[in-house]
Amino acid sequence: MRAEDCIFFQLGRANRAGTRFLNQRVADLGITAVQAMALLFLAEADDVTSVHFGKRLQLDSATLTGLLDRLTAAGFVSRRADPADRRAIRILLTETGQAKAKRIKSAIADANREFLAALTSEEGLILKSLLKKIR
Amino acid sequence: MRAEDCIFFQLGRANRAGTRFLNQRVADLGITAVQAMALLFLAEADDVTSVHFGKRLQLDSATLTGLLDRLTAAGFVSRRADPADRRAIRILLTETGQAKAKRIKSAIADANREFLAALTSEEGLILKSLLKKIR
DNA sequence: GGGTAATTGCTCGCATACAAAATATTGAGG
DNA sequence: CCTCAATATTTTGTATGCGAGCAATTACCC
Repeated sequence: MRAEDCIFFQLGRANRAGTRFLNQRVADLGITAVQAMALLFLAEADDVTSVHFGKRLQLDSATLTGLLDRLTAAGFVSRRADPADRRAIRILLTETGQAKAKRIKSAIADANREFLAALTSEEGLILKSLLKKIR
Repeated sequence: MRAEDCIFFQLGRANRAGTRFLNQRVADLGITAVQAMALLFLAEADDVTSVHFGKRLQLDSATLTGLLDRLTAAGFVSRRADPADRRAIRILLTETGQAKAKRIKSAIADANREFLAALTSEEGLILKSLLKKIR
């Protein structure tokens, strides 16, 4: 089997290309691609537990700690104690974060369109459904 | 646009799932998923310049330095001076690396098959061709 | 030939990403 | 009430991944 035909290599290469692309598009907003995705999630579902957040983003809890640290330091997010479970934290967008999320939303929508410009809209849907199957 | 429908998120999630899967499969060989891919490449095309290697793997030169450091320290790879260009280095598999590459080859082939088990073989080909289009 | 631009590989700094261990808290069973 | 396994988060250590900047070398142009 040739390395170029390996699904792991192809996924990695496509993901790096996508991350580079999105990073450029949100750089002027002062955030990274991963941070943009995280804020997009929070714009949809605010005040979630860290566990829920991690499951949705499919990120390790250790990775999440660092990500939340950076988003908190930037003033976009705040950690709040969960009144029902003192082990847990709840994650909220600050006002700054909410304003930023709006601009991120349109930036991501634009980036999506342009990144998939090489595909027909039908191919784009097929790609997304296949990616969903193997996650 | 919902975050789950964002191509960047889907690529990242699928890539993380693939990396986790392959990491588990090659852990008993004492290497990581990325290192396995790198050795698979070298098993096909040995004695290449660092630039050529990086272009094939689609990796930054800074990333490559660290990767080669670890593979060299593990005894799988050696750096050699290029006689024609004193700026360049050539990368070679050691004997240990060649033996390891054989076992990696079959491990990766197995992992490929199993990771794509949720798809039909036709769907697998479609996925690979679409991923190639957007890289 | 000489000067300048481009290339190569490196280091540094930062941001993911995860395994394993540490810490704190919860909840179920005795 | 007490114990203990399970859960939630953080810490620690290692491995990618890239941008920026560097020194050495090479290529190119006049």
